Amino acid sequence: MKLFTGDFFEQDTGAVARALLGHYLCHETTGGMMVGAIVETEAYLSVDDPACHASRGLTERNAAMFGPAGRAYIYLIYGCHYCFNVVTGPVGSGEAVLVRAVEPLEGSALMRQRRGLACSNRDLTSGPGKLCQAFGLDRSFNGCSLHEKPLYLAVNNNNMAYRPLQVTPRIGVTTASDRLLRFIVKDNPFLSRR
DNA sequence: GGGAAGATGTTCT
DNA sequence: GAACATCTTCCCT
Repeated sequence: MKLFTGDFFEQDTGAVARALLGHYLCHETTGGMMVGAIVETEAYLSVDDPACHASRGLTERNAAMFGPAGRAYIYLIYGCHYCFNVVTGPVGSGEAVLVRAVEPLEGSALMRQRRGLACSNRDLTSGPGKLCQAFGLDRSFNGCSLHEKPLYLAVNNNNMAYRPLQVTPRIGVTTASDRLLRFIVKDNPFLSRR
């Protein structure tokens, strides 16, 4: 499996969010391997984007966003759910791509066990909080590299199977909600929303 | 199948 | 003390 290199994530954040669709998120744990195909992302920009955590400057919480591209930014939202982001752009830019949903390809039994629910495959990873729980991601992965095991992003040579794409406003944000920064695989059944 | 509301804790004002 | 890049349960149809 071929991994993405550093320069890929240093591109424009919107371009990275779009380009990641159809590629793989992989996590090798002691319990087993988990792989999902990315079907939904959102871009969070540094300028003119009040919805981005980095828009109010560097804090202890968002420090990972200001670090090198290709690392994870993971935080707790609503007191009970984690969100997984990929840091993008040049160092210090404070931009990232939120991975909102993946299609489970390998390790779905393990994902269901981590979720602790008798849910369908569609409910395993169809949302940022669900996906983090299924993949076993928490704040201990904040700032860790996505270029190496156990957590990494890998190239799907057949990613064009995940087409066509569609662009929509972002979900759940209360500011800048008119900006088209959500990228999805059109009509994929594993999206967080239609 | 769909809408409403509560849970929950960290961060920032 | 309010806001928050959400999920689940409960009740309705």
